[in-house]
Amino acid sequence: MTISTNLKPTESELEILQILWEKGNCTVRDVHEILEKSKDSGYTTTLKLMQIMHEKGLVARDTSSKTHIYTSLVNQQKTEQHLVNKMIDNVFNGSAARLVMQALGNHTASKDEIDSIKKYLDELSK
Amino acid sequence: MTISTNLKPTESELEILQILWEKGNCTVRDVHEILEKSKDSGYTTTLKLMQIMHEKGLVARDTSSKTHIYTSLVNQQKTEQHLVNKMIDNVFNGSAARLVMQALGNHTASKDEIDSIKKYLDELSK
DNA sequence: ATTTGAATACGAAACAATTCGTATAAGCAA
DNA sequence: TTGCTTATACGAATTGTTTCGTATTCAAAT
Repeated sequence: MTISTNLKPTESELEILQILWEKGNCTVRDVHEILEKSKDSGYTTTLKLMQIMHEKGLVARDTSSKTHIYTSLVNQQKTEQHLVNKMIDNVFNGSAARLVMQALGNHTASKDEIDSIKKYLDELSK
Repeated sequence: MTISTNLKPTESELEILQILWEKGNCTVRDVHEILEKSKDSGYTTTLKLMQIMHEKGLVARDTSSKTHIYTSLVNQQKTEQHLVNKMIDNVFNGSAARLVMQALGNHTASKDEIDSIKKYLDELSK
């Protein structure tokens, strides 16, 4: 096992990371119960995924009791940033602005959201 | 072959679509010459990919002469929108605003970019 | 007509991601 | 202790993507 510099989790791995980011410490069953609300794969599938994530160094696990406890080892912020940057490069030819407009154009941000973005932009341009 | 409602092209397919979107009509060689600047796979790989994309209905091709001419069949705007929406849902828990801030936070948009986003937001909030 | 160069077709290997069946171990309750 | 339930381990099947080798076809030049 090598320490992960992997910021490109697979789709399934990302789903699991989301849960770990939100909940903190989880057993495989904890994760699986949330997962199965939105997809229908079996328990051992979730288990296997989390084992692989452990091999890759994406998560830590505490094996001191029979039921293992998993925690994310990768930083949420950094991972998100990496995914966004990749999308800006691959899909929007390097233009963050194009992505932003695309994001706001259809996904109908609320007025509050738009206001908070404006405030954010004012900060940025200082 | 079924008509494509596929808005989730693979990574390689997206690279090719980008080129087709920009250039319009292309031969396999046209596409391959651009691709090989940034990756090193062989000509027949590009050919095969474009053939598969044709089977999937992602591209049209004109086979009336020996050298086939390919064109994108999927809408750039819609594809981008789909990818962005997916990211908003999968990565940012449905918050477009979070994606936007993440996108602007690090990817250092220029002052011009920021201004044009502001203008865009003003339009939106009318 | 023959050769040559550039194109497509096709199958299959290589790789990666996901899924699950089955074996085995651990803890708990009777 | 014996059996039941719930874990993990592990291998392998399945599915999807990318890659390329080789065969074949076509057209233009000789």
